Amino acid sequence: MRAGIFWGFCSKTFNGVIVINETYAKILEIAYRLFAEHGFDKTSLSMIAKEVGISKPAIYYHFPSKDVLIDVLFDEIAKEIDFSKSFSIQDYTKDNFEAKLLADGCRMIEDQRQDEYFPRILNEYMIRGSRNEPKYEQRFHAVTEGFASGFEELLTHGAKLGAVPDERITAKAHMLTMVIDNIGNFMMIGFKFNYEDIWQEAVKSVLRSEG
Amino acid sequence: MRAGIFWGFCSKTFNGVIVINETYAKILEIAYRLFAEHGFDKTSLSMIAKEVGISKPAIYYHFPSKDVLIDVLFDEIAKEIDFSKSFSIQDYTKDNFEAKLLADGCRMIEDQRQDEYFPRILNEYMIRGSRNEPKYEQRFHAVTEGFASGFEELLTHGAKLGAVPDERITAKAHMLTMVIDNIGNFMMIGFKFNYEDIWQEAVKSVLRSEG
DNA sequence: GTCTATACCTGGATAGAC
DNA sequence: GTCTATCCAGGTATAGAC
Repeated sequence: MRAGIFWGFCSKTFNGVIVINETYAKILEIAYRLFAEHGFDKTSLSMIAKEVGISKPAIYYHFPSKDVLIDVLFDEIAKEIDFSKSFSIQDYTKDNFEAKLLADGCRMIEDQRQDEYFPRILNEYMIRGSRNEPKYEQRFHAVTEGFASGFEELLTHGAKLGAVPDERITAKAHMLTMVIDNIGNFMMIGFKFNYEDIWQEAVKSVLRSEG
Repeated sequence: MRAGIFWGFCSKTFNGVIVINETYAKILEIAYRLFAEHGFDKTSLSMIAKEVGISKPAIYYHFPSKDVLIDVLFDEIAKEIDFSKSFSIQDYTKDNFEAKLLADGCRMIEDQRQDEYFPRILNEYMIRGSRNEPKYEQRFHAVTEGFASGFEELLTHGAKLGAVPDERITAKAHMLTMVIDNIGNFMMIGFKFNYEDIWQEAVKSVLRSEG
């Protein structure tokens, strides 16, 4: 569960005492869920205020505008997505490579199953980014690029170990990126595919040598 | 270009003469572009009316509501997406299997490159479908399911021909579906990947046998 | 920090003339 | 078939009291 991811951000230290701004965090928390459920446009500040248990104008004390709220939320979310959190390259050896790549992917799939809001809100930001809002486009690029280059690094590492055939590493890395990324989307729209099987297929395919 | 895809729908025959309802078609045409560019919510009927060159209430003569307009548009678009239009199974032989699968996918990628609006608006409908609007969810499922089962049929056919190893056909078909589907998304957000290479990698991987 | 009240705008949709 | 005029709901955001 990602239920408490916003608490860290809003804590500050006064005279050595950690003070947590509860309302600020709660707004982000509720907004996260409502934005994911209904989208940015169809989620009004009234809805957020209502669920937080405050009045609409009270939100404006914490955030100067709805756009800024959306913006701050993205910064928090983007921190959560990191290739190295799911795949730690240094733990991969020649012997465990296939099994570990499979297991790490499956764990990521399971994480996505646990939090249905995550791919939804990510998609909202993706759309925003793609509609000439360079601010989000850039950051979104960075996130996905992190996975693409992460897989490339991992496969290069695997090639050095002799666990991965040293051919077309970039294309293979990008294929893995597209598969793991789309699993979230397909879950979102409710497809009951066997995602672990699909991931296994993808993993095997990059480890098989040209035939 | 898909510039004329709405003309067929709105033509009717009177006394043997084909009459085309120009405004009706023009509204769909403009709406298609604006919805893709700005999303359903941020595209108002005023914007559409302005670009069509009529007043806002005039739209209501042709469509009872904005929702119905969105609805009708989907019916038109859904007709365009069909696995068999991109991959015609009967033309696949043992000898041409790999080359043809590669070529058909590349043609589809090229089509997507030509019409940037298509993946955008498709994404809009996907979101709609995933937000408890069972109407769209069902139809969207049908579209994607068509590709999944299409690839499965194609690979089964390939296995009979001896061009594809007869293992894990379903997982392989689903992997191809997810790769080809996500290429549109990645193009949408502006990634300059070498999609033909990625597709080639996916194709090769399903044709390689275990080991 | 949070409230009530309110300003201001823009959305979808309708009435009725032409 | 298309218009002008209008309605009303709901949005973001602000003023000012507490």
